[in-house]
Amino acid sequence: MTDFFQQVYALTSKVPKGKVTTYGTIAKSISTRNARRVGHALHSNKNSRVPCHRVVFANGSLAPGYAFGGPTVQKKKLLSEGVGFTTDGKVDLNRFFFQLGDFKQSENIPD
DNA sequence: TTCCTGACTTTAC
DNA sequence: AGTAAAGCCAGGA
Repeated sequence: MTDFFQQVYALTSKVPKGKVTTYGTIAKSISTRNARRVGHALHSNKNSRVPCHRVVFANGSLAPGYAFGGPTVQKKKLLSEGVGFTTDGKVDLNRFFFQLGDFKQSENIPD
């Protein structure tokens, strides 16, 4: 397991309830530009600990190959956490996008 | 070790 | 605005 993976898991785990982040954002916060690696990391981790359902595409849509039952389940989980969706079936990043700079205050879990 | 595919993003038409 | 193609880098076979 690479340190890169650990970082991805760490950041993903720090996303507060009711918020989501994107692959690209996580990728950029680490020493890489490749968002795909982030996706691979989460996919490899799917059977374990990280709330991967809080990680979405840059356009707000959900992962096409979500391992816990598909995007539908992922969406349901997000809705349960208070994350709103648009009529397009995408996450409303305007209100629920969790920025990297917010990770430092994630311990307070806003809202 | 090499080749192929992929939970992505961005630019171009 | 919507669709298509290219680029990146690693993991799995």
